[in-house]
Amino acid sequence: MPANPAPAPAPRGRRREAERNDERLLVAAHEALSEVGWSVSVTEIAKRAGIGMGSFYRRYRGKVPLAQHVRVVSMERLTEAARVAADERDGWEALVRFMCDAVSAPTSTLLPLIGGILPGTPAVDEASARLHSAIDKLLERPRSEGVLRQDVGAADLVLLLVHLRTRIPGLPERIRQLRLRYLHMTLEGMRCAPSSERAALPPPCPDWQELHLLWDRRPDTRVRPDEETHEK
Amino acid sequence: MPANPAPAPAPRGRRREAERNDERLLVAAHEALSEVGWSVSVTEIAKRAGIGMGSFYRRYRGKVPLAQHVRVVSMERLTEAARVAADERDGWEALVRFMCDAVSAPTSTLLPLIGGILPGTPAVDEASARLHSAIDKLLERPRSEGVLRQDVGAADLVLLLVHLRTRIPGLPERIRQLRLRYLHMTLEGMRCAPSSERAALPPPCPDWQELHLLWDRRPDTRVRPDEETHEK
Amino acid sequence: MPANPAPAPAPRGRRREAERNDERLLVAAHEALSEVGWSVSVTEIAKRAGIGMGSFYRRYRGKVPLAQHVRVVSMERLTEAARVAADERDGWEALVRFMCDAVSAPTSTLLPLIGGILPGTPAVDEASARLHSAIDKLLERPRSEGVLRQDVGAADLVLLLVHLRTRIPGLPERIRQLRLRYLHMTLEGMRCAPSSERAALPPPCPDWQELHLLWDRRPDTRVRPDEETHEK
Amino acid sequence: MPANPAPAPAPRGRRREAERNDERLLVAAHEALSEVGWSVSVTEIAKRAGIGMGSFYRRYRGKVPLAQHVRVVSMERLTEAARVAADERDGWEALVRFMCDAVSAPTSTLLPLIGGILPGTPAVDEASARLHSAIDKLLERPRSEGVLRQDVGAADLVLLLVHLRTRIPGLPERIRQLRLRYLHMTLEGMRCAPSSERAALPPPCPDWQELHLLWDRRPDTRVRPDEETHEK
DNA sequence: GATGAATGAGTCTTCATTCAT
DNA sequence: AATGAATGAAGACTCATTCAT
Repeated sequence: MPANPAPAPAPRGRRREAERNDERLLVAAHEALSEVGWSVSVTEIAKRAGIGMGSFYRRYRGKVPLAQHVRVVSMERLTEAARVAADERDGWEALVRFMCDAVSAPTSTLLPLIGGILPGTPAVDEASARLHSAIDKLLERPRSEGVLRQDVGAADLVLLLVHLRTRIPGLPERIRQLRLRYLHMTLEGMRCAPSSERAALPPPCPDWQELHLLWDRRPDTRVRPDEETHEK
Repeated sequence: MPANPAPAPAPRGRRREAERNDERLLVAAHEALSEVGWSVSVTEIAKRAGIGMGSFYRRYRGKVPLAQHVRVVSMERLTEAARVAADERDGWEALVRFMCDAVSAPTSTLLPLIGGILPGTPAVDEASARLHSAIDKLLERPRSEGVLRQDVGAADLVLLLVHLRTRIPGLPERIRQLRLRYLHMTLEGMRCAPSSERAALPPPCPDWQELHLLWDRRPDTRVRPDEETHEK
Repeated sequence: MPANPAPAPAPRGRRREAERNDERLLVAAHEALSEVGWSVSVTEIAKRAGIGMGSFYRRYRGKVPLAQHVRVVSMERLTEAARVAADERDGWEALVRFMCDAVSAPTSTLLPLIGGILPGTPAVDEASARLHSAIDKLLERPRSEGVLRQDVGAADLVLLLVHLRTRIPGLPERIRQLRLRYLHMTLEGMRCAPSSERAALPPPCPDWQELHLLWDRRPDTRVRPDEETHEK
Repeated sequence: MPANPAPAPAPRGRRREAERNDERLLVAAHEALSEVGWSVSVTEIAKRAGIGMGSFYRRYRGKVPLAQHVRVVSMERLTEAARVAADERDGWEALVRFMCDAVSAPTSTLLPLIGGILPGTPAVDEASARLHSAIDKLLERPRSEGVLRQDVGAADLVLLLVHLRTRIPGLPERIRQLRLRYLHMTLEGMRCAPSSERAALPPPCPDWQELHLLWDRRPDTRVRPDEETHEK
């Protein structure tokens, strides 16, 4: 196997169109789910993506698999954001930057709105694990530097994002502003103020496993008991 | 027969049953909307309340009017909670107690999930105004005592509640715990730490009017604005 | 059993109220069915009669039996009208008077709108037979006098009434006028005119605009004109 | 390849099926509304057309828009009939032929049954205007020839049709006969008869028994086979 | 005997999914 | 591989009928 050919030889024609459709579909789904919520119709998503219904069902087995995929991609983008933020000089600054990115970025949502509707899948679990370790790593520095409360964990950050990304109607820009406002308010509460004593936070910090228990649909909660909910 | 008869002679039979149903329906609707979201079916709500579809439609003209009523009642309960909390000795304690109540009480939700779906109504506006002034009054003491950041307003508290009451699946008790956890975290961020300096919060504090713009459906946002009975 | 008491000793109290309700219910049903058609709700009829649902179902087994009764009563009133009209001096005048009465009277409808919905019953058959013979008798004189076409029968008159009483929306008075107009037009066609003079048609000819007023639902006539999403 | 391809290349497959469905749906709706009245369920109409519920709602936004379309098409067919009839040699014959066509044709109904239920629409207004002028033109000749009463207008003809097309249950052929019978009767009344001879009325006079066959619902037609339909 | 709340089957409408071209 | 028409199960809502007081 001497010389490998150009790794991805710039796909042409049909292939190229297909890839473009993939991306457009993903973006459209993300937007639609974020704006409207789980109740957006598949038709609406397909229309936003500019493709026909048939093409949609060629790529995804249905609405649920699509949303699962969106969820995975969102987590991956968030993971990437955490890694990028880790390059900041200051440990606290890295944390702040990550959270600001996560709260502002239009395409890096956790789609908490869907929480409880979708069951967990292997792909979600893997993406989740990667996100977990990325955030954990992000927390190490500020924690060891003593600027972050010891009882704040990685799952706290995720849950916080879930709360902050609650769908609220309004102009996108204004909503972004408000999210940043409350993010900073909460970050203040997470910080170890050097001089002032802090009351202990009520219950134990959730761990990663519990997050899954919280936002994956439990088997007995299923809407349609025999519904197939696989990937793609 | 000297005294007057009991003014409201404790209704009996059907009448009594009707009243009980009223309450059960309200509670059921609140729960169902909180847990499942706007997409709960009316059938589901009626089932939870233990009444038939017809009885539901005897009391409310539809799903929307029901949700409006739930919204109003929720606000009124919240208003009442604010008044009760105001009796606390300490200003800060009063604020904390109110927020804890609001976040924990099973029946005092703002139902932010419905935000943007329902249009405003006179009754909502009035309940909203009452809630506003009750919270405003609650903020006076801690603000003048200097334990509350000056740039925190009444609308901030409401939006915070909206965020904290984001629908999250899980055991009710555990969810309550987590909400309290993040509530305290944020309250820490709202407090004026006497010694340490605070970074300014990003954007201006939202005022009450803006809240309505955020969570009432605007007329032009209607799904099908001018639907009439035209051709085809 | 020596002397029988006054045959109908002017019923009192409950009994009297019941009779009054009977009449009110009959009138209300007649009106409602005439105005709205078969689709009027039983609730609406009961409301117009000012009685509760229970009282309605005490008297009639349901909507269908009620309509049957209304139908029978209508036929009886029509039969009576035919007998009264027979007293006219002129045979042709008697016929005309009967038809005018039948077309105008608010309570003597054949309720053709219900035609085809209700099955026959013995009571209907009997009332029908009586009406038949009354009309037959009414036709004898003009027929023998040679002013009525020989090939016109009693059933023709009834079918004509059915056609003329087609439910048409509009002001009651205007509708009455139009019915008389077409009645006279048709009577002309039924007459054996030895000479050719013609009586003028009663009301002015409707113009095209009026047709729309008649059969288009006017915006302000909407069943629920301003239905919006209010409280309860 | 000199010539241009077939402008409308006779659509194939799904496209073709869709067109066929359009026509079938229109016919089915017409029939169902004529026979049953406004209360026919959409399900029934779809079933008659041999299509699913969804396909129905793909084409029309609901029952009302469908009926509006049917109404417009009916008027257009009627207009066309008036234009065709105008080619008759004799002015009176043209009028008679038009009315006979209008009363007999299975697809050219004014659907008076729907009158008052549907609001006007631009399309209805336009179709209406065209029908108006077509009938007006049809009346010119007989009126100027002095064989038509001067006080008969175009709207009279339409209202007459409305009356004559009153829904009456029975065998289609028999109903057609009866309609023609009363049409001719009325036409006699519309004619200026200088001499007094009269044409014989077409079909034999219906007898009393037949009336019942016409307007009583037949047992096998019952909506709910076991429905009790007794007196009181 | 009167009342009106409760019931649930039926109607209109939507939307996720399939399938023939 | 793309398209969009067809499908039918499910949801919101109505109304004839029953029943407990």
